[in-house]
Amino acid sequence: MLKLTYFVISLPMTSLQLNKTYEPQAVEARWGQYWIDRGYFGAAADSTGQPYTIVIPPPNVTGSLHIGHALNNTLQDILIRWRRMQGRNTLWLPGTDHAGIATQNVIERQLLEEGIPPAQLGRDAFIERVWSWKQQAGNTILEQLKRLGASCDWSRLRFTMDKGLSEAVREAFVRLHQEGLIYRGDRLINWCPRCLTALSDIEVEHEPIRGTMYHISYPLTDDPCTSLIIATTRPETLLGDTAVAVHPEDPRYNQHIGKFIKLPLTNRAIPIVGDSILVDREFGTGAVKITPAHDFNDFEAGERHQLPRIALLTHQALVNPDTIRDAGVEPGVLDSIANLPVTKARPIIVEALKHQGFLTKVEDHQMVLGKCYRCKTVVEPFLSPQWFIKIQPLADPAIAAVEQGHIRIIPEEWSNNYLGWMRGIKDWCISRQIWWGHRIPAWYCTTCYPEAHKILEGRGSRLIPSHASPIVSKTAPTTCATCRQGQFIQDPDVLDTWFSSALWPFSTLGWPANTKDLETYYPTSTLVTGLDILFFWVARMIMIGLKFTGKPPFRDVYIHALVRDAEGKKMSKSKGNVIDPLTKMSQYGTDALRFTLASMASPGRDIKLSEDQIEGYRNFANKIWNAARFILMNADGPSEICPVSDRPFVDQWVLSRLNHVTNAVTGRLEEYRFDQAAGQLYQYIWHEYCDWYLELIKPVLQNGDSPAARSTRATLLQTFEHLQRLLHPFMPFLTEEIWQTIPHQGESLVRQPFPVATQEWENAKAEQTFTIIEQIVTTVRTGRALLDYAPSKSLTIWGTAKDPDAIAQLNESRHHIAHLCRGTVSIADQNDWPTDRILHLAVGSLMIGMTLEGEVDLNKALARIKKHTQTKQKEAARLHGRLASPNFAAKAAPDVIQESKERLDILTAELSLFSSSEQQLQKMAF
RNA sequence: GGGCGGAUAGCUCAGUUGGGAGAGCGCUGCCCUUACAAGGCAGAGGCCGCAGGUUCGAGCCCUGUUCCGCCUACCA
Repeated sequence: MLKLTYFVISLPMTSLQLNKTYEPQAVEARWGQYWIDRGYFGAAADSTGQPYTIVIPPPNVTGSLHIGHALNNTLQDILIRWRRMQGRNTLWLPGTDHAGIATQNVIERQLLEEGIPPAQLGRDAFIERVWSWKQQAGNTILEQLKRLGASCDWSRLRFTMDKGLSEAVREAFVRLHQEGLIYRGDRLINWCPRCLTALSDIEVEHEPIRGTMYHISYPLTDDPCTSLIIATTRPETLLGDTAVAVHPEDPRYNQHIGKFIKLPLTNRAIPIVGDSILVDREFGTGAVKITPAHDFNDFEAGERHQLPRIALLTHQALVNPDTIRDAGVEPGVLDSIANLPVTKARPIIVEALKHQGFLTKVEDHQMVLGKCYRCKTVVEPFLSPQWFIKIQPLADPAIAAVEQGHIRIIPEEWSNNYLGWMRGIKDWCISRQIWWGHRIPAWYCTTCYPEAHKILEGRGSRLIPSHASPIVSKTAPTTCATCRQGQFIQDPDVLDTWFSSALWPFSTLGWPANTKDLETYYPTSTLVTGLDILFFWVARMIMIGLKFTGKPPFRDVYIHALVRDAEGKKMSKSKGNVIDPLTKMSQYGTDALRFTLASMASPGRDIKLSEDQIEGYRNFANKIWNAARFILMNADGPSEICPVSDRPFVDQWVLSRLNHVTNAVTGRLEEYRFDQAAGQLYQYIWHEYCDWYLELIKPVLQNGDSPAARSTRATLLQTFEHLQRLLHPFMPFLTEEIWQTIPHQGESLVRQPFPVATQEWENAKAEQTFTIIEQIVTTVRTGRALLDYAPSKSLTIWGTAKDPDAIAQLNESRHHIAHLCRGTVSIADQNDWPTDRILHLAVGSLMIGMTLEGEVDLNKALARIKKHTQTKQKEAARLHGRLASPNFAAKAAPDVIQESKERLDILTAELSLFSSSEQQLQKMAF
């Protein structure tokens, strides 16, 4: 007994109506707040379902949403909404970053505009000022994220400087210090003379410039007639040279190792050393000056040879008269350059060298210059006491985690990038001489280190000698263990912003406390980020996460492309090439922008965004909108869900295809192929569902309450509801609006189950029959077009086939063909076809003819047919050649051979029909 | 200097293990066919950067090369 389940869907009473044109603003305003008010995005650690966690890459608290954020957060939202619908216990944790130097610069600029030098304001007042600015501007980006539809659990909003996270930072610092992984030392660091702070290696941008190479002669002390010629791009640093290096195996120079040379413009003699690491015999003259206080290589060479360091410049990159006097610089030279900026001192030194006959050659030289990533000022290597993290012990497990697959980087190509960087990693300079940030939890006893008194509040850490050993503690100490006194000054430096960011995946979940949240949601599932912060952030989260939790902070790292402008340049305000996502959202709708970004998120490739594309997807949204209107107009009637096998073939076909798309979308999302998932939806909804299904069922629906109409009405609503769920992660606002309007069960689409494929919807036969309809209809339409035969004019289609199954399929679909072709269909033996005014067309193994009424343009048709014939003949010839080749027969796979044969058969049949059409047309023409 | 990626239709790009060159936008023609003109139907347009190689067969694999982009780097 066949069990039939019948039930009638009734339309709900709804106040919602769909206007003729899709107006996104109204729709977005309605649902964005609705979702939040009802708490649909809230996560609870005790919920059922396998946890799925994403922590947001926290945007700068005072920032504004740019297109990169839009992409980044759209992708995260797609993942989270999808997983939420799948029934996972989802948490998307939102938050903002205090962004040390960036924010400090913003406030400093504001103050300068008001005519207040920041130094005059003082540290505490300055910080207060930043907090009040945060109060005022900090919500901007959060509101913008909400507008984008970001389904974060907004009740869990965190900030890198809030109480809990600040505590986590101090905890992490103290623990690392206890283990000897944080140290303070005199090192050469990248120094920005404008920001007056240290920068980490990756905060320095390199820019190629055309510089000058100066060749300078250094005479030997015991043989002034012999000189070593050294080449340098920074002649002024010669005043701080403490040795000259040559390669120990260089026969030109190695006899001089151990001798001394007289340093030009000074009264100093400096040694010649052999150093195979520093010196490349092939480059320049083969002799290198060593200036340990002003060059990173020289610093290391200085360590190897125990050379003194002479710092020539102040922290503002001015020539320091005190130190160069001590370095024995000739009084005349000294006076001429004292207190000058380094760039002004250089030509004076060059002139002096030239005057005294030391300058032997000047030539152009391509070189790179390091600049501050924030303010673009030329960075100076600067010798000062700073805090560092000893990175090697942290890097090794972080390398292993990726190598062993505990962390998956997607696309995989970036793994090598990551591993390469991690293997060559150097100690991380974490101290910054600014005010805004987490202040380093280290205190100096003013009794033990009277120098500490001299600290200029705020930016004076370089005045505290590196041998001073501070008390590192989560809270201010009360008594000095050495002298029993109780006067302390806290280290004025703050931590690199990325230090707190490195803790983000677990500090936001309550660490160091062992919370239920931490237990449930950590390690997080997926980190979605751009390549630009792979080293800044991702690598450090992995190192620090492994260190403190013993677990990798996330399972997958999905790295998306950078959004660039039409010329492929990085978008930036200064270049004026930004596409503002908020403007586009207002113009085309948030869903259109989201869908555009998802569609373009191909892996490994930068996105060049153009406005036309957004418009195209706006049209897609409008298409769906109008499909919804059509469905609502036609849903108003009796409908019955019956077993798939009992439904009309068009319903079987559309369900079979929907099944396929459902599988495909899910599969593509599993692989993070947002572009392909979006493409599947676009193609199916527009070009199968709307173009074919809705057109095919129009006559069926008009047929009142016939069984076919009832079933189709039910199928229509069923599939369309299914599609809204499938599309929801990509276009949340539009789908919610539509879903709320069509028959549905539940409060919101947000919490509906994500569709899964149904085996019984699979129907190969229906798909095959559809293909026949599609081909015939397209062929007849093409026939109409090439004859300039108006669509309104009627015609008769004649069809036959050798295969009885094909005839049966033709018969089954004749009404659909008649409807879509606007004509009548006759199935008859070819002998019974009329001989006059008939155009023969080929559709695979079917033979089709169309008879027309009235006048037609035959010449055009003849030309077109000739062209088609040529194309087909070419293809047939190629296939024929391939099949005739003995090598092909011997080596190609059997199915490939079979396919080629079948295709050639079809081509041959088509060609014969073409030739018959051509003859017919010629007959008609005369 | 090292590494990575790209070069396919006028534009922006897709092309999964090698077997009939695709999409969107733009363009041309026809059509307001009662969901949609932000639409429908049909169409034009491509030595897949260049040169070799492997293969019965290459947009796809290999080598070389040109141009563009990105990352990285201590060549004084």
